[in-house]
Amino acid sequence: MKRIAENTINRLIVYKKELERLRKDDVRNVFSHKLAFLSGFPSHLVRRDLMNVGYNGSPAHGYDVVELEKCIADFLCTPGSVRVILIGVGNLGRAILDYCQQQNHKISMVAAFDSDKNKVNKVYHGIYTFHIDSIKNFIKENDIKVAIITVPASDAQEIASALVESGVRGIVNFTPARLQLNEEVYIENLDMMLGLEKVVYFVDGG
Amino acid sequence: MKRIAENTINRLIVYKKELERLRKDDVRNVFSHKLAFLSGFPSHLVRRDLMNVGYNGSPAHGYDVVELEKCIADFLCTPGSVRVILIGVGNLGRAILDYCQQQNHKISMVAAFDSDKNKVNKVYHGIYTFHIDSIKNFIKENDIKVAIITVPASDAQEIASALVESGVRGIVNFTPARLQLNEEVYIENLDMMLGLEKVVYFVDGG
DNA sequence: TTTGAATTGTGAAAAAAATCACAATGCAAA
DNA sequence: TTTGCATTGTGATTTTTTTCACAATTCAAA
Ligand SMILES: NC(=O)c1ccc[n+]([C@@H]2O[C@H](COP(=O)([O-])OP(=O)(O)OC[C@H]3O[C@@H](n4cnc5c(N)ncnc54)[C@H](O)[C@@H]3O)[C@@H](O)[C@H]2O)c1
Ligand SMILES: NC(=O)c1ccc[n+]([C@@H]2O[C@H](COP(=O)([O-])OP(=O)(O)OC[C@H]3O[C@@H](n4cnc5c(N)ncnc54)[C@H](O)[C@@H]3O)[C@@H](O)[C@H]2O)c1
Repeated sequence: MKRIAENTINRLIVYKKELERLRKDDVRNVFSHKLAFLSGFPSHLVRRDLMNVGYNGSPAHGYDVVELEKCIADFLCTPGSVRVILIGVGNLGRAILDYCQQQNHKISMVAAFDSDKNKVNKVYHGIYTFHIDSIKNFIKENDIKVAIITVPASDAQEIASALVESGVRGIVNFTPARLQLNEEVYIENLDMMLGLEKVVYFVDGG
Repeated sequence: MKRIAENTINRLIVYKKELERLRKDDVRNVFSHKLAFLSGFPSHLVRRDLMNVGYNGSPAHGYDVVELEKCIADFLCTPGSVRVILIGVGNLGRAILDYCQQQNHKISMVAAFDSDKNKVNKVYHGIYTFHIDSIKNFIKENDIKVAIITVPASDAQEIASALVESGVRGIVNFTPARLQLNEEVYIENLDMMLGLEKVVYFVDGG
């Protein structure tokens, strides 16, 4: 099985989301051009990407929306359900907890953690908040593999190290800190400031 | 002047941030390996990227932290100051306003907009919130080129169209909506769910 | 001064990604 | 049935990006 490029994965996730939307609108079939338009990529790239997931459309009807969505989901290996935790129930953390509740996804938020006694043992947007001291046990007992970090940047490295030590293998890092981890962990840095700087660059020069 | 790849820009922004940190720690010089380690990219890629910005280090002392930071900043064209607005002062919007205040950047948040009368004419994290109806005038009068969208997904397209019509050329879109805009506008989609799905993919299979 | 060690900058090679272009397909309409 | 059309899937090609590898550079120490 050949390695798939990160960009391809990004696009597949977008296709999946667009297919989900089409399905909910009761659209049965979709052509590569349409999917390309919806997701913002060229249509030949859509077709090339779909070669990777091994789904065959028909020249006459294009792709079956339901089948293709399922095929991409299988390929992306989103299994029955993935349990995720969040660390740092501050402004951003609560916004994310809220956002996750709204999506009825295969990815489910199962717990939050904070060091602030005023936040511990409270429920935010349906998610129970535990004290940070219990996180290692929680991760091991519940076999958590993915976590979201929304603590202050100064605490991010310490938290990340503890997560990885306990078995976490993927981190979504919203802080501006660049995490240094020796073990092999997939880190997705979502620092808004970087995105904003990129936009500024492409707007006034690039 | 040759076109620079988006990935190169991403990396340059990270280098710049690491250099800023080094400067604040009074570090004078840095080698490509060190910068590579800090930013998480291979050192030959660091050197290759730096060729693009036209800064020359010395084999003996590596790069001058202050000069290189300045050189990248110039290259990225972050001019005196860029004014940015935010639309949608909800959970996420307020978290971002707070975050922007903490950074003392060349990018400055100058106003927020909302449709909710309870939020209009209030100040959140130092930023005044105007009614959404006044946004077109504001953009034109203040020559705003970049905006951040944190309204509900269902309103995102309408807002985005209005922004672009008024002169905005770059958008950071935090909603799951895929924006369709005919004019040439740079859009940075920061949908957390996509990042999370990517992490899940790379954790349990890729 | 000379040697040695570390690092830069960059041509060249390799690898990866995107694009092109078209045969093959399947359907609708004549 | 046959023709025409729009679309898929994919080899081939082009372009882009990354990696390799090493001459050139600089300095410190002998
Ligand atoms: N990527 C983005 O778009 C974006 C936007 C806003 C903020 N941020 C970043 O996200 C982080 C959080 O921002 P915020 O505005 O929510 O901050 P916040 O101060 O409101 O929240 C931080 C939370 O983390 C908790 N915390 C602190 N130390 C902890 C520890 N060691 N263990 C567990 N919990 C701990 C605090 O009690 C608090 O509840 C910051 O790093 C900020 O820079 C990112
Ligand atoms: N990318 C992420 O990580 C992330 C995280 C959380 C939420 N989100 C998304 O961000 C968006 C906002 O999330 P939230 O939790 O802050 O929601 P929210 O409901 O708390 O806030 C939305 C705000 O937009 C305002 N608004 C609504 N319609 C408007 C209009 N037409 N013009 C101006 N203002 C308007 C509302 O009054 C409210 O203040 C949603 O689309 C959500 O899906 C993204």
